[in-house]
Amino acid sequence: MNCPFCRYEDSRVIDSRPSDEGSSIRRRRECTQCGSRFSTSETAVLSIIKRSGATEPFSREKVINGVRKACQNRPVDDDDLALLAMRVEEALRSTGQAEIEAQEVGMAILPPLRELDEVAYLRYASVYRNFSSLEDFEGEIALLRALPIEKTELESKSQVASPQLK
Amino acid sequence: MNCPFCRYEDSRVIDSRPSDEGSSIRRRRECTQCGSRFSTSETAVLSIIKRSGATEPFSREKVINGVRKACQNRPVDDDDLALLAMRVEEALRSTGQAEIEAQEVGMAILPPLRELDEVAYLRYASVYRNFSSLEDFEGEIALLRALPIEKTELESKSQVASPQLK
DNA sequence: ACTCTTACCCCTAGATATTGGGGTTAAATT
DNA sequence: AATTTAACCCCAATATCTAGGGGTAAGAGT
Repeated sequence: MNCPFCRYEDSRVIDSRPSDEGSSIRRRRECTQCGSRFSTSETAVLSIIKRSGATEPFSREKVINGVRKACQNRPVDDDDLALLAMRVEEALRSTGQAEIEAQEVGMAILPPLRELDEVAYLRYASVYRNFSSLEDFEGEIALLRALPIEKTELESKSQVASPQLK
Repeated sequence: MNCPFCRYEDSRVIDSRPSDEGSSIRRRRECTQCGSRFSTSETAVLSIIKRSGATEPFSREKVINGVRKACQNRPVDDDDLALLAMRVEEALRSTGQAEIEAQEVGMAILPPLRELDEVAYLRYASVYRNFSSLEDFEGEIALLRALPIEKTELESKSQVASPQLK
């Protein structure tokens, strides 16, 4: 592992701890050459399987781009989007799957988006779930009214998987 | 390391290779329990925590964009900015922190920017430190006159952390 | 003012990873 | 169509890491 300071190619591990409940390993390393120290994190690769069958690494950027359109003229800034994407990533990782269908990503976006902005949520859901009539909107609105904001689907699974996740 | 499939907490490394020219390590692991395999990647962490709580990887580009505005009409070219961003990254990495507040990035920019161009420095500081009056400028100017250019704060810490840094 | 949490620090023996070699396959590039 | 790249696969020796213990300090939350 390259030293971030002097670029020397060798470093040794000083300390090593599981983190995020074992979903990653955090190491403290020391450069063999210059003696400086730095931290690293080892995490499972998270690949998305597209409908075509092709896989690509999960990208927060792609999540953000997908959601941004639904947020036009809404009080949602880039930080909100970044935070949302982070939550989506956490939810997906917490399923434990190494590879995830693109559709699951769409599903994972819904709960945090609802918390962020219900208007954006409706727009997004209307596209993602193929609303075809006014009634579809009404139905979704009724659902939103009926269910208080709380964990659903993927997110509740993630609660099981990582109870302490806040 | 958790198995992404069955959640079992233990896995062993099957194969391990440096990648990205040594800036990361890719491992192939096998779950001790269910025998499934997955890949992981270990990389040096340098995350920036924004005020919103969102984190994103450190980006030299963002540093450059932030500083470029302050350098309008100043004799500062893209190479200078690239060098500055490199120094900022070094300064931040040399703190040994894995995660750094966005504000710290702003702080880390100040010393090398002063060395580069004091006018740009003043402009940048006036924004970054919220100058609200002419007196604020005068105060800063007085400080600049009083203190010769030399290591301050973060930069001096980095000297301690990585003595051999050339 | 305290508690919780997180990152940092240090130590050691036994368990595990690394890195050299040797390969295959699929996708991207020439 | 040939090449390159990146994952994937296998083996085996010993050098390295891990996980247990024990700490400190800073920051956030109560």
